[in-house]
This record gives sequence, C-alpha cells and structure tokens, in this order.
Amino acid sequence: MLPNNHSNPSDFIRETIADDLKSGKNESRVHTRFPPEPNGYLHIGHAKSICLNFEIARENKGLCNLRFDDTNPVTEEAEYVEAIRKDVEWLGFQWDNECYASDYFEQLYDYAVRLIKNGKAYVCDLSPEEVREQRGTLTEPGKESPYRNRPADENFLLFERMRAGEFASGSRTLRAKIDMSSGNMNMRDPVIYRIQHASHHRTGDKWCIYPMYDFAHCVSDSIEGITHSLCSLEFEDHRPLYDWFLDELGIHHPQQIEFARLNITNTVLSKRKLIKLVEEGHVTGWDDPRMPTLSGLRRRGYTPEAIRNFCGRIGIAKRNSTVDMALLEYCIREELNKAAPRYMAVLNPLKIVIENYPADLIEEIDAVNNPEDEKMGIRKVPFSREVYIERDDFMEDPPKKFFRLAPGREVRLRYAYYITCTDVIKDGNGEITELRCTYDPATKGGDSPDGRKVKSTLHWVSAPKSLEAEVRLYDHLFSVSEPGDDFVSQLNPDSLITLASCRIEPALEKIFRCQFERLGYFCLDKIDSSLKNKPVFNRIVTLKDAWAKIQKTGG
RNA sequence: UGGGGAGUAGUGUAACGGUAGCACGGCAGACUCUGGAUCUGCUUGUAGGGGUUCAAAUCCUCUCUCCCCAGCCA
Repeated sequence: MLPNNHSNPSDFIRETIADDLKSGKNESRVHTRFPPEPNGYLHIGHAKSICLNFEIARENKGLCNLRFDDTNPVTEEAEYVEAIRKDVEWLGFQWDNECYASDYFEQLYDYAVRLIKNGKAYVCDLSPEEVREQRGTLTEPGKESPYRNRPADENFLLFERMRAGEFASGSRTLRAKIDMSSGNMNMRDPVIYRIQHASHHRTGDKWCIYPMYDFAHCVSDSIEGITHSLCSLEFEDHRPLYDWFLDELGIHHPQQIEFARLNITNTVLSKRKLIKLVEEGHVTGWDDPRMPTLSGLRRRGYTPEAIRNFCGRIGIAKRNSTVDMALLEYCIREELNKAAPRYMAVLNPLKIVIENYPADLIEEIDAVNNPEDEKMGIRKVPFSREVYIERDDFMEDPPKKFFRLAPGREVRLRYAYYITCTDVIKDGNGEITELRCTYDPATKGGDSPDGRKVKSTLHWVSAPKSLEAEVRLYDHLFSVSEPGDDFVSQLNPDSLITLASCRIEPALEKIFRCQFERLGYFCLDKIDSSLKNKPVFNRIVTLKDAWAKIQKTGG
C-alpha cells in the first residue's frame, strides 16, 4: 500500500546492519534498544528513534529492548517511566525486554572495581570546580589530577567507602584514567561514578553512588547483548569512550552508530525547551494538543499510523536538518482522508431563514459518510426552515474569486437543497444577524433536475436540531519556522482559538475522530468534554484551503 | 586557533565511477455536491577551485560554510 520509498526503507544504518549480517558478525543477530531517560515525556523526535530501533529489529527478525537509562536519581521519576511505556505502546511497538540501567547497578559496580584493579580508574578527591579548572579548554590540554596515581588498593578501598556512604555528595568521584591531553574532551579522565545521597525511584536508598551515562550506557548495551546501539549525533565524540570502556573490560562490544535527530519547523523538540513551556505555563501541560509530545499529538487527534508513516518518510542520515511541519500534516491528512467519516459542523454560525420552507417540517436528508469509501455508508441529517451556515461562507459584497453565498446568489446546501439569498438582516451596529433565503424544492438531495450549476456547496446544520459544542482551532505553536534561544517570545499568539458556541449535527454526539466537511479533521477531547459536560473538539489539521490561500496572497 | 561530524531543488531524502530521482511544498490546468480528494503538467539542485578518468554528486586535493564537545546531565 505504501509507496516504495518507505515500504522498503533503506539508509546507511540499515546498510551497515545488512553488511554485518552478511559477514556473520554477532552470530548474525540483530538486537537494538530504545533507551530513554525517564526525566520527561517522549516527543516526536523520540518517535523517529523508536521507529528506527523497533523496525530494524523487526525487519531482521531481531529483538528490541526498552531500556530506561535511569542513572540520575535527582531528575528522574516513576511517573515518566509510566508515560514512556504508554507512549511507546501507543505508537504501536512491543518491546522484547523491559530493562533498567538501575537493575545493573551491582554489575556496574563490579566492572568499575575491575577497572580500578587494572589501574584504569582512580578515586579523585577534587571538587567539581577543581575538576572543571583542570580539564583544560578546547585548545589547551588539561592537567592531571594529583590523585591520578593513587595505588589500586587505595582506590579500591576508597571506592568501597564511597559506596558505603562515608563521604558527602560531590566530594569524590571515580574517574577513568585515560588522557588529560586528548583533543576529545570526553577522554580527559571522565567521571565514571559520582556520590549523590539521593533516593532513586527504583532502588530507593540502596545506593549513594551512581554511574555516569558514558559508563552505564555502553555496559548496559553490552549486558543486554545489544548488537547495534543507535543514538544521535551529539554522541559521536563519546564513541571513543564507549569503545574504551568495553575494550578495557573485555566484554561484548556493540557498535554505536549515530544519526541526526529530528527537527521540525514551527515547534521545538528539545526536552529543555519543552519543560520550560510546561513549567512556565505557556501550554496547559505535556499533553497540550499544541505540544509535539506523543501525548500532545495523541490528544490533538494524531494517529500512531500517521506518525510512523512520517518517521518513515523523513529518512535517516547524518546531516542536521529541519523537516517541514507540512509533511507531518500531509501524513495525517493522507490517512484521515481515507479513513475518517465526514460530518457537518458550523464553527461560526450565521442563521438562515428559508422563507418558503414549511415552519414545522423537519426532513431527514441522506448524507454520505465518506466519499472515499462507499462501505462507510450513509446517515440521516435533519433539515429545517432555519439552518446555520458558516459566517465566512457569506459576503455581502463578494470579491471576484469568492464563490460562496452572496445577495441574489444561488448555492447548494450539501446533500439538501439549492438556496438563494434574498435579504440580509442587520442589527443596529450594522452586524449581519441573519439571512433570508428561498429554496428550490426540486433540488432535493442537492441536484437540480434542469441541470443548472452552482459554483459552491456549503455545509450547514439545522438550527433547532443541532447541538452546541466547543471547538478548538490549533495552529503552529511558534510563529517562526525555526525558533531560537528566545523561543518563548516567538510563541504564536494564535496557536489556540477557542470557539465556545459551535453547532454540530446530532450524529456527531458519539464520534471520536472525523472530518468536519470543508473545515478539517477534528478529534473529541475526552478529558475536557466530560469536564465541561458538552462535546469539545480539537482540530487536528485543516483541510487544504484554496480560498484561504487566495485571501492570504491578496489574490 | 584542539577533537569529532556534515554540505544534493524551498524542505527532507536517493543515486555507492555511467541518464541527478522520489516525497512534501509551490505554481498552472482538468475534474468535482467538500475551494477537500483525485489526475496532469511545470518550476528549482550536487558549497567553491583545481586534478584523476572516455565518464565524477561519487575518487584525490585545496578552500569555504554549518553543526557538536570544556555537567559529578543524558
């Protein structure tokens, strides 16, 4: 069903893996892992990595673990673990093993001891400030720690005492003994363990020393028998350290491969920035429908399929890039055009009185549920003398390219009748309050027996038979395509427009996700609907809108 | 000015010495009971200079530009 470019994806990582398989490396196994830190919510950038890791495993009949990189107790919480599990499942993936770096703490400790005994690690008494001062700069080598040549036995004893809780947080570290003059900062005797008297969401107060990422990550990969450790570009110069630990330890050595992380226009995809948006209240939470988090996209109405499809289309490469938000929108439209049932909803109601239509008559009009899929059938829509149409669908003095209703003009009410505008009623301020129209009874169903054409078809709802609903129109969170460091000042003030008094056709009462004809795709916000005791819909994405474009370009 | 990466249409991504292609966007047109969808066409690209070769996005070389690294974060 999918176009070739993503039904059979290929990229430099898959090519490398295919080569490894061919050469018999790793007994021709493929085992990947998705390794989030439980200190925040997953976003669509993570989805790129999730899809890559899980799909590569599946394509090669391999395994993929979900591993929580939970080595920093002060920033991590069980709440995030749950949210991450839920999001990965929602995206459509099942992990083979659920792992936690914290489950390896004992083993990690033993490996650290091995490094100490081999003279490859030492306990350093320098303070964090002193370590920073002695690290050197990008162009100058660092200085060796005065504790660098401590005897192995002494290091071992000290390390045991660190574990036993005899020292204050931050007072000592265990450092790898590598090369203080390396051009690669990561190799200048990096810290392996730090003292943190903090309780961990899984291990409680069992530990007061915690391994650093560089040590924990490669060893965790190794313990799990990972074959290909895929990560983002900023870890490229950590790879020599990744390799160093595993080589020194002489244990299973996965291959780290780096690829570029995802960026998308008009949003931000860094955990730091997303946290700021949440904490400063610029959005309502991690699951605000404007957020690029998986929970936000889910609440907005995006489907896992659309997101997976998007991840397949953007490709994998080593070049930093920013994908156009229009591609994500294309992916959800593409899916929903085929799958979403159509309904009518009027966002900004303008009343029409059809003067020659019987006052007490309600007709049930047949409407097609999805013109793209006959099997989805038809439904009845009530029609009456008074209906609402969209205010934007009427202009008293229409410009040349405006095809919709205007005084004296005939248009079609979708599936119902042709109507002609005969009068415009205004209030004291000159605001249009109501239109008077006549209808042609011969056009019932929306076709005229004499074959005359109308230039436009409008959606509508019956005034007495429609329901009230709140509709939220979402736009890009940021008004600039690439928000910078002052991203908060670049928030789009119109990213959310709430319309409290919309009118929807009765059948919409029990619909979750659908198209509002001529407007866009919408999704019921279950949380707020029950809170407000009326239907609340989130706009997932607009339909492509040629008229809006004409207006925008002044044409 | 240390180390590590990357430069292909507006954007993203292919082409692995042999016709620079695909997708999104944009622009036109056809069709249409959604100004939707669908269909058709068009536009625009190898960062730059040298070299090797019958042939270079691809190999060599010099230059330029951009990204990452100086957490006891991941």
